[in-house]
Amino acid sequence: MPGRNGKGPPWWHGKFRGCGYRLTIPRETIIEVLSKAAKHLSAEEIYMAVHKVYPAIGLTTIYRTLELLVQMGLVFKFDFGDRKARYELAEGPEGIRQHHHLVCINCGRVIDYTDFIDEAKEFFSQTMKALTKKYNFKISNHLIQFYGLCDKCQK
Amino acid sequence: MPGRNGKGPPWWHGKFRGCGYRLTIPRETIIEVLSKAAKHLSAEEIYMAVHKVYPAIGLTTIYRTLELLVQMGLVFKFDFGDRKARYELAEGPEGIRQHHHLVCINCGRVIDYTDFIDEAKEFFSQTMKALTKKYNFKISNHLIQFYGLCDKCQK
DNA sequence: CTGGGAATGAAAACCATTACCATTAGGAGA
DNA sequence: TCTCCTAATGGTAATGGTTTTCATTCCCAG
Repeated sequence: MPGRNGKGPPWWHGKFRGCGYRLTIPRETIIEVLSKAAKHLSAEEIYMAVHKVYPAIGLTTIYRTLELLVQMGLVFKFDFGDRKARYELAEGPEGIRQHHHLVCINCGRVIDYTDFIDEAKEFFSQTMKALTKKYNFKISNHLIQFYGLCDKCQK
Repeated sequence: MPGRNGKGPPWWHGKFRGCGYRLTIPRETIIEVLSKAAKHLSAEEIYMAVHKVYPAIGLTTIYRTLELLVQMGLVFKFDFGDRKARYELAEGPEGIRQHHHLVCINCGRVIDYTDFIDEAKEFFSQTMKALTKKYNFKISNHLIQFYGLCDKCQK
């Protein structure tokens, strides 16, 4: 399987080609950075990380590429309420990852939460089907966030 | 029951008093506007609506009051990805309303969705309990949004 | 190898939201 | 009812993440 360990073209090349997009160093580097970062990054953070490897990068390109990736469904864009968007790779070669967050309304800390009990998952998917049918709405993605007080902020 | 049909002080007065906040015309008017608007409004829209009734209102006060109301849990703040926040009254005299949205990623249309099948609701609440326990996170609110293509944008 | 259009980057523009600060007014106590 | 203190207000300027503009670069099909 190509792209899993540095041999062969990365797995996303096909997607780019398929959409008629060019493969460029900036784009490759941005995806690289996102795939290495375990968590959601701001545009600024991505810019700085890419800049270390490719100093010629411009912030504009970061935004443009991220928008493109979001459009393609390769990246998820989040808003945690601090006026700057966060980005996170949506999938790896193994497919889409669920992505839910607990956001502390006091300190802004964000806890990633990926496990859902199976029954909940099941009923959730039923709900999505019902919505799709009732509103004739083709769901491609969803967002779940819980707000409250984290461990440290409860006291 | 006071506040349901123009007789007696509105139901939210108690909440304000309890928190030590003053009751002012701007605040009353803003809540009034929110309660009349069936759907989520932007700060600008709220400003214009309030302005019709109370021309002296300033945009600053709109933002400050909305922040206060969100803090108090009376209002929910949403982000649909168009760079401006939307606000929606969280509850009436009858209590908290569930609030979920279907957001069209093409035209930006937002469909309100308030019904959840009971089983899903049940498992969802179980999930919240599990999260609360696992991360010692005191959940006070949650957000669910579905993204996809609406009726008209599928074609 | 080469031409043409996609992609890029620097700088300026955008614009929703916040900060600042002098002025106003709610409402508890007299 | 009247007063005073302080919370609340509103106009204006500032903020800062994101987008636009435009001249330049460079990917890649032919």
